[in-house]
Amino acid sequence: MTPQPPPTIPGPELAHLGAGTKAGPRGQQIVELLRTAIIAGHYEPGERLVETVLASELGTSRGPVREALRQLENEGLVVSLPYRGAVVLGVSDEEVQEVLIPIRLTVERYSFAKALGLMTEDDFGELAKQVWLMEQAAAAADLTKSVEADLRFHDVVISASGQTHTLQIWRSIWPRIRAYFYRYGRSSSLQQMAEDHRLLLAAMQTRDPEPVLDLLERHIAVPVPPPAGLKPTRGREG
Amino acid sequence: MTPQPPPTIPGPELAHLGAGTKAGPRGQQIVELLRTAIIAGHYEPGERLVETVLASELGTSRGPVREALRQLENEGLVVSLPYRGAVVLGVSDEEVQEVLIPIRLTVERYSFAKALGLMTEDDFGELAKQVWLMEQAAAAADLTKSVEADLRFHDVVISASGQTHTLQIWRSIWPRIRAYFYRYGRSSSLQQMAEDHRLLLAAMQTRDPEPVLDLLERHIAVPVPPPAGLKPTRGREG
DNA sequence: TGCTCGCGGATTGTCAACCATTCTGAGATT
DNA sequence: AATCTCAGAATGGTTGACAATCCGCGAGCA
Repeated sequence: MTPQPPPTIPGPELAHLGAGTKAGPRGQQIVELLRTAIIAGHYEPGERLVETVLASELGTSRGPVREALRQLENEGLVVSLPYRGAVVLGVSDEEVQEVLIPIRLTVERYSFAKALGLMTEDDFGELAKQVWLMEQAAAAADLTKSVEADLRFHDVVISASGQTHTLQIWRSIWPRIRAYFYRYGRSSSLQQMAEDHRLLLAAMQTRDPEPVLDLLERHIAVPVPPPAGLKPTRGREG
Repeated sequence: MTPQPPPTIPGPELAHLGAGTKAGPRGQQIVELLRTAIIAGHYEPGERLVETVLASELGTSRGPVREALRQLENEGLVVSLPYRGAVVLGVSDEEVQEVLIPIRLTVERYSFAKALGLMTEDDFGELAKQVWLMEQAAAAADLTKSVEADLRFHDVVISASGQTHTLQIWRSIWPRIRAYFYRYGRSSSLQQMAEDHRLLLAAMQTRDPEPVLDLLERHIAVPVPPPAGLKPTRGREG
């Protein structure tokens, strides 16, 4: 009842992240905020996320926070145990290589093949835009923007394929892969990554499946064996 | 404030389903209830699920219903559009064959291989129990119980593998596959299915990967091409 | 007739305060 | 030393209200 000032999103700890978010329901903004924070490593695996704390930090009520945590759980960034709350999750190198990447391959192979016959000039335009952004980001050595454009590129194609479940699965898979690569070294150079996508786009415009799938496969598969010295944390999973 | 009678779960329409559920938080019970209802075809693809309606039908508040709908969304049984609510989703035959089953194969191959070295005698006991239940159910031609035991069997193994993400992904995948097979004919006979698992269990007890993965692959892969006449609904997806 | 505009109803999203349920850990007891 | 008990902390659930958004429908206009 007290005339409250319009609760702005960012709180003490997370203020520096809440910049580009302003679209859609609160809960969704919180998801993006926390997802970014987790992927960027602001939270360590094993760290607890307490609803009431987050709620007050973010200036919202517990409702949206709960929703956000549920979604993060589906993205595998967090696990929540009944009556015990949410804990940040790690990804093992093995699971990424043996499960997540193969799944990504299955999903993207299917989507790209399917999308080839469906994409409009507009879609290609959007892809070109993302490639351009990627090149800009690469030139500026801006990792975050590179990854952002990369994400959008694939999201456009998979969306265009019009396969509901495939899209849903992809969206639940990629955050873990991102988190993994953020934590344990990068794959190839940003320049290489932009180049990959430029070639991919060019191939797609011919609408010929074979070269597209070929490029795709090489783009995704085992971006690089994990840095030999750095053993990803195992056992912090549960 | 008014001394309310303990709100029992089932409402008018769904009363006949709320039998075996009594464990855990309300929201979880609702998930199981709705999941069963959707898989069993009590809701048609395209049908809307309205929070307030469900809440009053189930004798709870909107909170748990929202949570349940979120989880069903992660299981791909429902899609929810902002400010528009949740609608029941269908699965296309193609997506099952080209995406969901390959993913299931990836997940289970990895899990079974991993679990072989980790399973205790107790775990094997649990598997044997499920096989037994499956045989009983097959003899009684009880589809529901067969599927239930099948599910548990795989869940035990994948849980035993101790791979968090793999388990999470599996749990988000199987409901769609189940829904698909419930809607468009069954694969093989219940007897065959029980037999498959008996052989699988026997092979696992030797702890030799090769025959296990071999059996597994044949058990999962393309349980049967979809019944020729019945074309699964496409386009009711979004 | 065909179009746009805007309104109202329906439904989700959020808030707030409260109680219930459950887990955990620290002492106290045996 | 092992077990029991209890208080604190956190999540799960409830209620009632309000805000934000989408949709369809009808009025007004060309």
